[in-house]
Amino acid sequence: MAEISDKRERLKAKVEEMGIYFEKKGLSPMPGRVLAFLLLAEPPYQDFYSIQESLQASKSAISNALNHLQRDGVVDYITFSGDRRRYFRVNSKSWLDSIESKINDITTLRDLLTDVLHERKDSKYLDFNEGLETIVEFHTFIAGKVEALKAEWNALKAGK
Amino acid sequence: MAEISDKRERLKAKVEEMGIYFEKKGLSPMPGRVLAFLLLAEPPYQDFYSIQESLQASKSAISNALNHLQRDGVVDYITFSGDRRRYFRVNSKSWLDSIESKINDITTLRDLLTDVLHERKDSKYLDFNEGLETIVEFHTFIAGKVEALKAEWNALKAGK
DNA sequence: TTTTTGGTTCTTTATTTGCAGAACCAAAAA
DNA sequence: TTTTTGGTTCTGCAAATAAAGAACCAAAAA
Repeated sequence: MAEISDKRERLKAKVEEMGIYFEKKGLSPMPGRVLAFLLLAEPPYQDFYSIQESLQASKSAISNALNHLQRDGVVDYITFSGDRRRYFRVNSKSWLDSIESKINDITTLRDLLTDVLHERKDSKYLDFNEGLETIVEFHTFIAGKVEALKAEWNALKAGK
Repeated sequence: MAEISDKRERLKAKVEEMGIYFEKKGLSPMPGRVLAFLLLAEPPYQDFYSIQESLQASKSAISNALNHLQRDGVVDYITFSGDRRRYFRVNSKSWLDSIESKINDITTLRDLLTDVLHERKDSKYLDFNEGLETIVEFHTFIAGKVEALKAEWNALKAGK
C-alpha cells in the first residue's frame, strides 16, 4: 500500500516541521513533536504505544513529554471503560486557558519596572526614567484593555 | 565608606534577583544580569569595563550578552566624541517596539493551527476540530483588536 | 496466585549551552 | 611606527538538558 506509507511519511514530515515551531516557542524537542503528532493524528486521541511507535522514541522520553504537556495544560487524556490505556489528546479548552493566562502575565514586567523606577527615583537621568515609565504605562494600558477584551470574547462565544 | 559598599551590595543583590526574572522570560543568565544592571545603574549608560567589573564576568560573556540584547532590540549604545568607548544602555523605545512585535507574533500560532485544520478537513472528529477553530478565532479576534489598541495607544501618547 | 500491561522512575550517555581565558584585531593614541 | 585600548572571536571546559534503556511498580487479567 504505497498510499498509506506515503501518508505516514507526510505525517512524520509535518510532525518534524511543526515540532521545530514548538521548540522555538520554548518546548523541548520531544514535547514539541508529541504535541504536533496529537494535533495531526486521526483519531485525535492516541495511546502511549502509538505515540511512541510513531515518533520512534523511548518510553521515558514519551512519558516525560506527555507529563510536561499536561502540566502546561495543553494535553490531557480520556479513558474508555474496559480499556486500561490512557488516550492522550490536545485539550483545546485548557490550552486556550493557558494562552489567556500568558496574556495576563503581561503585568509581571510592569511590576518589575515599577520596582526599578522606585529604585531610580533620585536619578538625574529623567529621560531614561520617562522611557521606562512609558513602558509601564503601555503595560497598564494593555492590562486594562485585556479585561474588556476578555468580556467581549466571552460574550461573542456565548452568543453563538 | 560603609554606605557605598552597602549600596553596591544592594545593587548586586537586585541584579541577581531581576536577572532570575529575565531568565524565566527566556534570556540566558548573563544577558539577564546585564539587562538588570543597565536598568538599575546610575548613570543608565555604562561602558564595557564597568559592566564587566560590576558583574565579575569575562569579557567574552559580556560581549556576547550585549550583542544578544542588542539583537533583541532592548539595548543599544551611545558614544561621546573624543571617547572611544561605547556606553551601553537600555533603549526604551526599541524595547517597546520589540514588545509590540511580540504581541503581533500571536498570528503565527493561528497560522499553524489553520494549517492543521486544513490537514484535518476530512476528520470525523468534529468536536476536536471545533476546539481548534475556537483557538484560531480567539487569535483572530485578538489580532484584530490589537490594531485598534495600537492606534488608541499612539493617540494617547501623542495627546500628552 | 502469577503474568501481563501501561506506564513511571532511575541510571547512564550524548548533546547543547554558558562561560572563562587567551588569542586576536582595528582604530586611536603616543 | 609602536603601543594601548575597547572590544570580538576562538578554544576549550564545566554544567545543564534531552533522551535511551533498564529496572521497576501498581492494577488488571489470566
